[in-house]
Amino acid sequence: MTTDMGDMAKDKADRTGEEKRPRADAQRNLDALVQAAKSVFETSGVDVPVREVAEKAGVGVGTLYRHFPQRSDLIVAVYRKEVDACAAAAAELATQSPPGEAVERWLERYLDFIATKRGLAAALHSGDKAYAGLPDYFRAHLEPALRQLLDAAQAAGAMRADIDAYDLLVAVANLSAPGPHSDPQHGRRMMRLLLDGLRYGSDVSRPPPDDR
Amino acid sequence: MTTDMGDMAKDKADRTGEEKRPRADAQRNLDALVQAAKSVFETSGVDVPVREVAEKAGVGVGTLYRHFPQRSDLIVAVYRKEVDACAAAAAELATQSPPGEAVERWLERYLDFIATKRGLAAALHSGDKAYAGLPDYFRAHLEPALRQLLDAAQAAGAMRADIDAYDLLVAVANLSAPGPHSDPQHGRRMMRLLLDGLRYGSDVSRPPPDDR
DNA sequence: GCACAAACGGAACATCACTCCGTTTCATAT
DNA sequence: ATATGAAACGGAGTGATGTTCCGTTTGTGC
Repeated sequence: MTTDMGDMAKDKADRTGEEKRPRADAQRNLDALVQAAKSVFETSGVDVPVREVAEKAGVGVGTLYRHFPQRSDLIVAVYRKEVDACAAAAAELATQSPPGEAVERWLERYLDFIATKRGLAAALHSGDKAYAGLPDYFRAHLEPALRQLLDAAQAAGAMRADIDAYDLLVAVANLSAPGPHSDPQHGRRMMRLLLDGLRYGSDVSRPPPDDR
Repeated sequence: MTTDMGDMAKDKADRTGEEKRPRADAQRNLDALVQAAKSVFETSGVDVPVREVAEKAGVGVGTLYRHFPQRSDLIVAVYRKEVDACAAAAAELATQSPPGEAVERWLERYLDFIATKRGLAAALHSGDKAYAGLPDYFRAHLEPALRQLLDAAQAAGAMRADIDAYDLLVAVANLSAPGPHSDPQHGRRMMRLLLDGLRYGSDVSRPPPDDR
């Protein structure tokens, strides 16, 4: 790519150590499968028959299994794609909102991600080895995304400086876990509470009292 | 029906509105199934084939389905039985340990329960209607159990008085949720931390700093 | 003992994850 | 343009698992 070629026409991405460019149809089908899986998982849960995913993507099950040898591979692919999207949203928000607001908006976005991933989270903690790498992926992508926003907010004086990005991610994820009550707004309220405590004006030596 | 009948020998539990006593073999098989399910779920997860449960219980699958028409019914039965056992442990601990210690011991017991129920928790939050009643069952049985211990501890001056039993249950359950790190001792450490803050002598206005 | 309702067990059926392989399509050299 | 081989495709087939059905066995009350 971009490198001239004449004779390097077949060189593709060899130099970079990447795999050869996949065939166009293969790439198209792979994208269609992930897209279809995301859509179907959202409406019918991750336990939906793979045939439905294949059908929605307009491919045969053989093709599906070629790209995703295990059902879990498909789930992982969708999860990673959504993590990527969530992380990417941070960069965009950083250019659209003032620093302090960007953090809050992104956390709402992140909360939505967590909420819709409840079904995946179930699979995730099922002990299946296939998902062992996801937590690292989660952290590797989302922590820098949030840190970037936090840094900007802190530099702008809009937010306390003693906040660890990863702690905040975990805290929000845990807070949004619906305990034995089923209020869908609970997570949001808890997070707002947390945010109130993070704003610069508040007493940094003491977490906000809970509102019980 | 159920009306008199010579002697009351067969009256059994009619008076209380309960169903007739089931046949002895039916009761035995039902117990065996729950016992087998508990055992098999612990070693192989809740997605284990029902045949295995039936086999371990020494009954046919037909019998299993007679007692538990849905797979979820079996899961629910195991869950409720364990909630009962956990709640019952409170009464026993209350007689065996001094009040303050009883609370701590019971919370450890409760934490074990939560930890082993991770697989169930996954199913629980899967949106399946079959589990809708479990949270209420959870609260109805465990909150009084803990409250009893807390009351005793507070009366003995061993613990702060401003603790809501249900909040504590939920907090411990959430704390023990393994975030994207997989340290099995994490939950216990977090709970210990929480307990330190609950003891009477500590500074009630500020939770203990986390030990990261 | 006897009768019969209740419970049992496992073969049979339905569904789904996953495999296999003959057919089709793409990318490249000529 | 066309030929050619590697790669990808699709869907019938296979095995495993959930669920039902029904002939057989067993417990209970007389």
